[in-house]
Amino acid sequence: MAEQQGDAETSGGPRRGDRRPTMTDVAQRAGVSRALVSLVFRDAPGASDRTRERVFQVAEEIGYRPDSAARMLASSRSKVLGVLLTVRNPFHADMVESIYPVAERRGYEILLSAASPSRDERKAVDALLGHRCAGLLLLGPTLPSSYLAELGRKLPVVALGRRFPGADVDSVHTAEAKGVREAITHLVELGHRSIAHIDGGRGPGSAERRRAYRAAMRKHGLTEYIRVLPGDQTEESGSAQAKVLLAEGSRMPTAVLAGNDRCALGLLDAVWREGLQVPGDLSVVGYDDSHLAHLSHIDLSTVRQDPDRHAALAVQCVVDRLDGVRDGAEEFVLDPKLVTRGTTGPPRSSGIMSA
Amino acid sequence: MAEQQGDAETSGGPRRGDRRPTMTDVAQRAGVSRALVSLVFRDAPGASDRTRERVFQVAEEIGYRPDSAARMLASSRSKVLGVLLTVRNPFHADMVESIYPVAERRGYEILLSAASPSRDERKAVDALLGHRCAGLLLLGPTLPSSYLAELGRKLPVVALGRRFPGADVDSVHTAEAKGVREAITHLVELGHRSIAHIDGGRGPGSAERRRAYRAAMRKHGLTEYIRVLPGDQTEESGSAQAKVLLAEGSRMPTAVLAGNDRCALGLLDAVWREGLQVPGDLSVVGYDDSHLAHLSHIDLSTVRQDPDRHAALAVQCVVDRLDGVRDGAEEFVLDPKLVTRGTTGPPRSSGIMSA
DNA sequence: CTGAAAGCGCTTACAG
DNA sequence: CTGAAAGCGCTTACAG
Repeated sequence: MAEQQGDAETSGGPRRGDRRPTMTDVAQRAGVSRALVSLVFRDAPGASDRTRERVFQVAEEIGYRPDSAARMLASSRSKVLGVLLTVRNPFHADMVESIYPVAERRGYEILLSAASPSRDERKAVDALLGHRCAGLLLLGPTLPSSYLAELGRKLPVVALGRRFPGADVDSVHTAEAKGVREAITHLVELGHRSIAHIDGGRGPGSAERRRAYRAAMRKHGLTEYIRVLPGDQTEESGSAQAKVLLAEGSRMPTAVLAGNDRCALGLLDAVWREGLQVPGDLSVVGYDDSHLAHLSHIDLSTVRQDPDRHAALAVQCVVDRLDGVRDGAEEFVLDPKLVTRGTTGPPRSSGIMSA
Repeated sequence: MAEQQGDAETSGGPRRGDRRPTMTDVAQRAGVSRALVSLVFRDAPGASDRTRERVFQVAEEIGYRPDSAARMLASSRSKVLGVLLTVRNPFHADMVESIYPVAERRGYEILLSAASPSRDERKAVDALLGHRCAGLLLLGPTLPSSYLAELGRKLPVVALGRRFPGADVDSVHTAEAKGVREAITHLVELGHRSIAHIDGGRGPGSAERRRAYRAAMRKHGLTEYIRVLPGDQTEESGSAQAKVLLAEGSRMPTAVLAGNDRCALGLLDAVWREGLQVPGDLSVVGYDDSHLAHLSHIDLSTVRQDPDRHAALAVQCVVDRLDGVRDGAEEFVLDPKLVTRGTTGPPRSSGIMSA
């Protein structure tokens, strides 16, 4: 994966301003046929190791790089996977980082298309389709499932972080209920009883987390403490709810399960800023374990959704579909894992003392 | 920009599983020639408004979308701009959001390629080149300038947020010195004298900001207070330096100019967490004004680099080059703007009282 | 391994 | 506006 980052000097290099070299140039210079060069670059059998090496060497010399456009056009199968992401979502960033190496190992290129407040997901998907993606990885899509179903009929599609029971598309997500259950149990064992949940609204996994929160609270006999605060998986909703909670003084919950890490971060910032101690005055649990949660100064207890495993499964998922290995839609459910860090501890008011 | 997000029902739609419709399909069904369809989709003159409409309508009906690969291959000019970004950088996210609409208005598509710890910038650029991008927008690249120069010889390249004096490529960045000067002046006017700077290391703009910090401090007669702490434009470096500063107790600076917003956020979190008041105990200024700085609970005073203007200039820059309007490399310097929010105020120890 | 050929879905220029 | 044709840089199958 690591590339030569340092060597500034490039030996000669391609002639300036010229047309970019084609397969024909490589073939001529290497003294082989075009078909052979094609074969070498597709990593297909039929060339000796010596020849293979020479072809690569010549290609390097003249700066040849296969033209994706021509490749796509010529081959019925496009070896390109499209990824839809929300550009501001740190967990999506983690996912993208994980997807690249996996896809490469499977011989696929990745095309990224970002959704944002001013560019909706449909538009982002359209761009991907225009570029002939063979399959689509949708990160936490909020698209209507009828649209997804329609997409799924055109090409292999896998949704990450969200299930689409109706639409016949694959999905990879974690067992939300399990993650939430572990988080609540962890807090209860620390001595918390008043545990609130900031809801993720229409965000991926939110409905499941909300349900699981209620169920877990009931299971622990804490029905009377059930409290779901509105939110939407953004920092803003975390800080907004912090204001609500802070205004309650001593009646404030002693712990909060946030809808995701972003929400937890907003909550933490607002709470820290008011001079409260975490976890002394308030314990906070996130969801995702995005790279921000690891940061030493955040040190967020959270439910880990492993991006590497998500990526590996999702890529395999669409590749298998493309290879015709599998047919019906499948749901891959990954085990989440509670990661306890510095934002959870016994409540100050409890009999349990921290070590 | 806003699309139909709600309407789930799609009227009939393309036949399931079939090959995707081509220009020929549209031409047949609309009863016109292929050439005419091509012309309509390229928005070229030569078709009546009525025909234009019918073509679009038929295209919509059968779900036709021009094939980018074929388009690129056929036309010498590929209407695609490649964007290199670092996927974890929130300011890059802002930039990407701004780039999409501008590019679209100019008739260009955007291809995103992400660099990350495990995928270096060269690799990300290579992917872009393989997809035949007509021009490249590099967000805060840390590539060696010799490599950039080489790239610049192959296609129009513009670097955002960083100058490359040696390499003959365009750049768009802010007048770092001016931004830093304004920030320091603001702090001095509030009564601060001991103002430290957390350096951005090799990051874009860092060298300029460091120099400007030193100059501004000298200008205000605060030479003895000059203090540059090592860093690298990440949250981690902000929180790491917070630890260093917090250990100094009363000898701690009263204000810090962070290398960028991410660094400022790390610093803020660490400082809040220790129960210190911002700005009472410490004033903090960031750099970038990324979307995170706006968040109500962060409310960071920072030097704004307008992403919309960066995007507009950068896109125009490469488009002009592609159109042959301009030739030599140019440097576009934007005016930064200090945005004072809640993280700056008079130091507690000063005679000046806050209102 | 070579060599010749067809084709992917467009753009482009041209005669009508 | 139409219609026929060449070409973009590859892949793919085939005879040798």
